[in-house]
Amino acid sequence: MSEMQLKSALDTLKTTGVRITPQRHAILEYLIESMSHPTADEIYKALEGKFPNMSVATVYNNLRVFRESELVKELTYGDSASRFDFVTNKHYHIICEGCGKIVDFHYPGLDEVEHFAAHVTGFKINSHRMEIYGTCPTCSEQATKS
Amino acid sequence: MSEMQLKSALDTLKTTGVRITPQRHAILEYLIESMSHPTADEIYKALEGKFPNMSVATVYNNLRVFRESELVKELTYGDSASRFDFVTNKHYHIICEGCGKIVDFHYPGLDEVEHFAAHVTGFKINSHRMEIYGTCPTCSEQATKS
DNA sequence: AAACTAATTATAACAATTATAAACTAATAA
DNA sequence: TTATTAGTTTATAATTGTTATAATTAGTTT
Repeated sequence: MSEMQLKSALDTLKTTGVRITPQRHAILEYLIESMSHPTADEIYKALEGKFPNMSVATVYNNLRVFRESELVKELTYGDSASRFDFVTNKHYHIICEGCGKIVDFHYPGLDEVEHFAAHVTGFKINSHRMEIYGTCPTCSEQATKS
Repeated sequence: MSEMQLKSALDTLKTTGVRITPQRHAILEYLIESMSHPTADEIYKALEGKFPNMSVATVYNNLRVFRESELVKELTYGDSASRFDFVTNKHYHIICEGCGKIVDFHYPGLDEVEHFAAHVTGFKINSHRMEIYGTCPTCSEQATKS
């Protein structure tokens, strides 16, 4: 099924006239198959076996391309590096403050909050962002041990 | 009333054994009275009249101190600089993608989302963050004109 | 193949933030 | 009072994530 996701992502690129290079293919593949929310640097390191002289700029460039094609979302998490999330279906993130792990969870969109905000502020709404912070089971356990 | 906020903030610092320096006083005062969500640099520039040789590091240091005392919240907004929000009562932010303006709006806390997330992920919840992105009335107007 | 466009690379630049070390301040103790 | 100590500020250097630039390479179109 992840192959389907990759295929459909490549289709999206093709139809919008974006050239599919080996690097782009590999970055997309990694984003989908790793099932994680890697930073640009993690992607770079993960692929340096396959592409020994790929530049970091290539990773950043292509993540921007993917973001503009709405294939990935950029998550700015605190003061550290951005993380990139392959867009599948709508979901939110819960982030462990102990180890930084990000876990997806599904929840019906917060449309009523958007409407409320539009009403009281007069803004035209584009999107929203919501994240929950806490401690994952593993880190909770370690805390009780010590 | 903003004086009360300042007084209570200074009390919080005093009771936790944090020394109240003129710089800290001024930064807090600015955060409260400006009613905005300034970046570290904006604070720095706003106070360079009063403290001609204050260092940027001082601003950052003290914002960290305040954050650790839970007097301010750090808002990481996209790829640009962090903004700092004096914590009063619970509110959310709506951010204009045109001009970067941040407007507060009040909405009952999203407790049910937190509970749901805790249930499906097994995390212990600490907090959440929610922001809405859109276009403010001023920027909307300009867009229709052009 | 020639010409053109897009992508990659290597590297430099940049901006936000943090770390370091020296100088200074303020509170407390002798 | 002076000495001591810990905390703070300053100035500056270093770091980190990211973007810009220019040259090279690859791919596409005619």
